[in-house]
Amino acid sequence: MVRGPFFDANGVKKGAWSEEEDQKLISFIQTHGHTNWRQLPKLAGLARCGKSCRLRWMNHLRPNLKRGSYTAQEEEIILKLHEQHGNKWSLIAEKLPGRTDNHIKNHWHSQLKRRSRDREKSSSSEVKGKKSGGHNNMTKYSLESSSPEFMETTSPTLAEQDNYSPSLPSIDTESTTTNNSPEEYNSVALREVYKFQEFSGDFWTEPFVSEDIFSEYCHPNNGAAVDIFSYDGALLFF
DNA sequence: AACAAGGTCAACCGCGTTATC
DNA sequence: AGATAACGCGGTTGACCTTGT
Repeated sequence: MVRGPFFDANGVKKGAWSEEEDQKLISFIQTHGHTNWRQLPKLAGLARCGKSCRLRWMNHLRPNLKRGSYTAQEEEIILKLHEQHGNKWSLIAEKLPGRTDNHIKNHWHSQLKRRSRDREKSSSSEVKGKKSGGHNNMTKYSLESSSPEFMETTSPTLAEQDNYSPSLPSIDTESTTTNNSPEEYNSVALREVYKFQEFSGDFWTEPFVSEDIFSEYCHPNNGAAVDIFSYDGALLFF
C-alpha cells in the first residue's frame, strides 16, 4: 500500500511502519506521553523523524480511532461541513470523533467529491430554500428558533453530563442569556449537545437533549433555519 | 487469465502558524 | 522584537487493491 521501508541520506527511516516500531511508539507514549515529538523518536529508540511518529500516532495508533467504512450519517456531515468550510479537514475531523483529518481527506477525494458535484448539479435545478429531506438515513431536523417539535424532556444524568470531552471549552451559562449573536448562540448550543457525545447506542434510545437547550441557545432572531444532525449521540448544528 | 484503469489509503513534503529563546 | 525551532495542516505521492474489458 505504501513504499517499503528505507533510510534517507541522514539515516532516518521512512516508508511503511513495522509492528515492532508501532509497539515501541505506543509503549513510549503510554508511559511518557508526547510532549515533544522532535525528541520522541530518539527517546523511544526509533529511527524515525518526529513528524513521522506524530503522523503514525495520530492517524493509526492512538486509541478510539474508528476503522472501516463511513456511515451515510458521517458522509452527510462531511459533505455539509465541507460545503461550509472547504478543505478544513482538521476542523471537519473535530466533528467526527474517531475519524482523522487524513482519513476524511482521502474519503473526500475518493468518493465524496464526486457526490458533492452531483448534488450541486441537481440542487441547482431544484427550488431553493428547502432545508430538510433527502439526507439518506441521517437523523436530521430543521428548526426555526426554538421549535416546539423538540419536546422530549428526559434529562441526562449527572454522570453523563460529566462525561463529555474535556477538550471542549467550558460553557459560561451566564453569558448565554443575553446579548449573544446568533453565531454565539448556535456555537454554545453545539458545545452543549457535545455533552451527549459519549452515548454509544441509538439516538432514540439515549437520553434526549432537553428542550431547554434549544429554547435557551437557539437565537430568537436567527432568521435562518438551523439544520441539526444527530451523530454518535451528539447533535450537530449547521 | 491477463491487462489496464481507477480507487484506496498510508505516508511524505512543504509551508504557515505558534512557541520559545 | 527578531530569529529559530517545533508543530500541525493540507496537498501530493506511490504502491497495493478492485473492477472492468
